[in-house]
Amino acid sequence: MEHRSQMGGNAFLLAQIGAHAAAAFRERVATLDLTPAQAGLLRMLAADPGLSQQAYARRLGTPPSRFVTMVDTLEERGLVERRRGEPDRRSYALHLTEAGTQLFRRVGAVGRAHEDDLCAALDDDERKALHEMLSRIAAQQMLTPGVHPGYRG
Amino acid sequence: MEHRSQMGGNAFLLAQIGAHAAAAFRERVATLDLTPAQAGLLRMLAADPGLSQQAYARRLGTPPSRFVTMVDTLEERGLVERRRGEPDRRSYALHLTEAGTQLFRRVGAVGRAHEDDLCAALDDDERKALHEMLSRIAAQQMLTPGVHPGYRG
DNA sequence: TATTGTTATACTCTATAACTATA
DNA sequence: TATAGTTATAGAGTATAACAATA
Repeated sequence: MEHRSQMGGNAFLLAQIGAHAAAAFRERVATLDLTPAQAGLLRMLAADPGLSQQAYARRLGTPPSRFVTMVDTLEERGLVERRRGEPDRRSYALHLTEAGTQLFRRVGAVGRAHEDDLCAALDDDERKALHEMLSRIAAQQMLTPGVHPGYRG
Repeated sequence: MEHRSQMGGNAFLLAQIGAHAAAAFRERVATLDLTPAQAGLLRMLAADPGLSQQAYARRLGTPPSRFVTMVDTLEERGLVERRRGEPDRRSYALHLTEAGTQLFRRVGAVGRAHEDDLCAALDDDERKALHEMLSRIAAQQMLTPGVHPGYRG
């Protein structure tokens, strides 16, 4: 009967540190005038461009109505481009503009700094060991790589 | 230049697993008709009873107006009792009732099941190693033990 | 006049559902 | 009639600020 199991268990620490990590990342990308959700969309567009809005919305788990306003904002800022679908003219294919590609590179730099700061208490071997354990937990808990609901806003 | 650093880094995994852990705990305590915030308050009252509402609200980081409605709900359910402050009759001292104490024990059982399920992919030594690393990260990032903003609702 | 607790109001965020245009 | 995208509306959750009682 360990008293600490209530408050200092791994589950609680993971939730606490996870919330902290998400909040810290939010502040960092805010310096680029982006929300975490917008940064995530830029990443998807960089990795897998040209799909329809609904395809991206499904991946992110956001309803279409919300996705539209996200794209609106990024399009107004000249980061994302809507191109009419070729055979099916109801849909739009989304692409990063040159400015969007450049901003995405800066998001990458922000992400690396974030990672490094969060793991400052661990040396290289420990970071690898942590990564291995977290990956196993994520796999066992059936979490999809690349998407987490903390990416909101 | 590791490609994976963007998506599968420790920071991202921690945020993803943390959000998952918080959501899973929310579902579990919902079986006791509690939100995570209410469960956290029961725990505070069990550990440190008799303080004023403002004292607890400050600890939880919630504004007083929100705290009042939380206490209202728990008081209506007979889990928490408000006693007029002794010298200063503006304040109320909060205490768990007998029913509140009993329900809090069930929260503890739920928490242990939650911990065990989340760590199912790790053996005992690994759980200890994980706990040690997470504790060091939390300390280095200056996180207060016992409070995380994911405890909302 | 300051402080504890309370109530009222306004604001943000999100999802549901109605709408339009193409098919 | 069905589907991609859009717009309008309503709901939940939250915080800010006004209020009442006691000090």
